[in-house]
Amino acid sequence: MEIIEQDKRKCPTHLSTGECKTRLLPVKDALDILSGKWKLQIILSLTFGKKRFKQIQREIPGLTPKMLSKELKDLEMNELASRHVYDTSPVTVEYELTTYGKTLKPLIGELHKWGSKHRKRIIGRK
Amino acid sequence: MEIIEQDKRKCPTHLSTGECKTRLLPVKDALDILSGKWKLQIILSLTFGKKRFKQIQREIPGLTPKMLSKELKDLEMNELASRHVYDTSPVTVEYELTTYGKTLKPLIGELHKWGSKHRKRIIGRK
DNA sequence: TATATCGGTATCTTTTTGGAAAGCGGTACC
DNA sequence: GGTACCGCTTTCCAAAAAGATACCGATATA
Repeated sequence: MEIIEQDKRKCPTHLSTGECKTRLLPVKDALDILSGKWKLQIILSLTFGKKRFKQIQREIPGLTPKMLSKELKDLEMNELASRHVYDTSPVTVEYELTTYGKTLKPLIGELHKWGSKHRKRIIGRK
Repeated sequence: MEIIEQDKRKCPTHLSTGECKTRLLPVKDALDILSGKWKLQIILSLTFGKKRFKQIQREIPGLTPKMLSKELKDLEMNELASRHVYDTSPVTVEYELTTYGKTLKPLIGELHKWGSKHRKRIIGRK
């Protein structure tokens, strides 16, 4: 999921390498951040404020600690969420969206708009 | 990949079922249409005009007929692309984005905008 | 007759992704 | 001493996505 890895993606031959990089890769970057089984729900959960690890897990049924841990690390690596450890007992760990992470909101909003129309169109057609 | 299947997705408990449906599912619908290894490249290829099957395949190195066939069917099912068969020999089959399919462009544009900034941010930080 | 093209399909294998279960160090509570 | 909670990690496994390869009927070309 690292951005460097993604540079290995091949480009269509009808696009010059440079064109492909600038046209395709950024879109894939954005998609990678949002797609996957849990990412969206975790981000959505964090838009309602700081959350502790177990708290997120409880809010999202079926989410295992392994997956949550992995997704939160992804979010951290991409500077979209931050992790704060408090020296209590038992230890308290809080996650929250960074200011930067909140810039995802309008993007998700656009996906939502398109997706809603699509949903109506496809469901309405049967 | 069918929209009906997606209704089986579970909702976070802190959202009522209705809220979850209207908040989350449409976003997932949009993401499903764009994510995957080849979708974006195929859509991009079609934004340059009608294309024949083999033509698309040649433009996108590594793309097997099985995957191309599957993705084109997906696009058709979602009314994003149309398929035209011409009675020539050998048979000619052309695919093109529908008018509706072209509504994806601004959405992809938004993903591109966010992704470009992200790319600069993450690459620039090393 | 042999070979190639088009638009695929069918079968099998590999890779990627996600899930289930257990466990760990630290603390707290009974 | 036993059990429970927090925030994870580890290991092993199943399901899903994608790749490799071969093949098909119809037609054209050498």
